[in-house]
Amino acid sequence: MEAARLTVQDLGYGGLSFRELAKAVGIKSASIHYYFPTKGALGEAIMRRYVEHYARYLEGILEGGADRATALRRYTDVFRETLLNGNRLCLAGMLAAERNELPAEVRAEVVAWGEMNERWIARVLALGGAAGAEDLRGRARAIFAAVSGAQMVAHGRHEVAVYDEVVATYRASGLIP
Amino acid sequence: MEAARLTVQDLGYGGLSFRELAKAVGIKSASIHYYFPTKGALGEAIMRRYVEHYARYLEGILEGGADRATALRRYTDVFRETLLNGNRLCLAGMLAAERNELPAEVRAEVVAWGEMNERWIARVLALGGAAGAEDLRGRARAIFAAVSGAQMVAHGRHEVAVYDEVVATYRASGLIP
DNA sequence: ACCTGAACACCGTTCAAGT
DNA sequence: ACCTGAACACCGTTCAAGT
Repeated sequence: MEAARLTVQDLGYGGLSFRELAKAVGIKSASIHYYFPTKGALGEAIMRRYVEHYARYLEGILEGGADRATALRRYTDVFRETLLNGNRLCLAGMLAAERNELPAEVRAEVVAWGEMNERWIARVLALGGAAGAEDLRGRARAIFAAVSGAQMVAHGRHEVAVYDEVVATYRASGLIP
Repeated sequence: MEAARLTVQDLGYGGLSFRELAKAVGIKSASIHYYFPTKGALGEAIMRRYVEHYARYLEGILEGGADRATALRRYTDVFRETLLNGNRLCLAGMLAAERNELPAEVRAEVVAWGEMNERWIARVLALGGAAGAEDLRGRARAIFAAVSGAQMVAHGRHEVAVYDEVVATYRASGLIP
C-alpha cells in the first residue's frame, strides 16, 4: 500500500503498474489481483488510507489546542512537506486531474478528501470567534482550493519557493487568516 | 492536433493513445510517428499551440480596452468555459499533475503556460493604477494558482457551481480585485 | 488461503517495405 | 514524401493450475 501510494503521488494513477508494484513487494502481479481484483479497488484502498491518515493528523493539531493562525500554518505546511518529499503532489490532487479516467470508487474518495479538508478548515476558522453569520464552509473551500492550486503550480515548476511565495500572498491578501 | 488536445484535457497525457488518435484521423498509428517521432514531440506541439491560442485571446481582451475588473472577469470565465466543455481541465493543469512522468520538452511548455498567464495578469493588475511599489508579479502568480486550484477542485467534483463559489470568495476576500 | 504462468487485448516505438 | 504491417516490450485482467 505504501509503495503504491508513493508511486501514484509520483507518477499518477496511470503510472501505477501491477507488475512494477509486484516486483517491489516480491510477488507476481497476478497475486496482487487476489487482494485487489481491479486497479480501481487498489486505488480506492490507497486513497481511503490517505484520507484517514491526514484526518487523524489534522485532528491531532486541534486536540493539541492550536489557535487559528497556528493551525492554518500547520495546514499549509502539510502541503509544503509533500512537495519537499520528491516534488510529490497531494494524492487527491493527482487523482483529481485524472478524474475522467478514474473508476467511480476512486472518484468518491477524491471527493471525500475535499470534504474532510473543508470540514477541518471550517472548524479552524470558527476558532477565530468572528461573526457566526460568516459562511465558514465556503471560505474553507476557497482556502482548500487555493492551497491545492499553489501546490500544483509549484509542482509543475518543481520549486518549493513558488509555493511559499503564493501562500504568503494568500495570507497578505486576507484569504488565509 | 485538435483531437489530441481534447483527449489530453479529457483523459490526461497517459490517456492519449497513438492508435486511438490514428483511428480518429483516419490513418495508422505508425503514420503519426512520421510527423511526431515520439509522444513527447506530440505533447509539446499540442501544448505550444494551446499557449499561443490563449496568449492571442487574452491579448485581444486588453486590446479591446477592458478595464481591470472586466479583464479579470473574462479571465476567470476562460477557466469556467473549460469546465463547461465536458468537465475538462486546463491542458496545462492536467499536464502539471502528471509532471513527473512527462518528457522534458512537455514540462517546458507547462512552465511557459504559467509564465504567460502571470505576465498577462500582472499587466491587468497594473491597469488599476495602484501603488507601483506593489509586487504585481507575485500577486499575479497567486491569482493564477488560486484560479487553477478552483478549477481543479471543481473538476474533481464535476460541479461548475463549486468553481463559481470559490472564485466569488477570492473576489470577496480581496485576492482578486 | 495464497500464489503462479500463460494468455488476451491494449500501449509507444521501430523498421523494413510499400506507393 | 507519406503511409503501412509486423514486431518488440510494456500494460490490466483473467483463469486454470499449483501448494
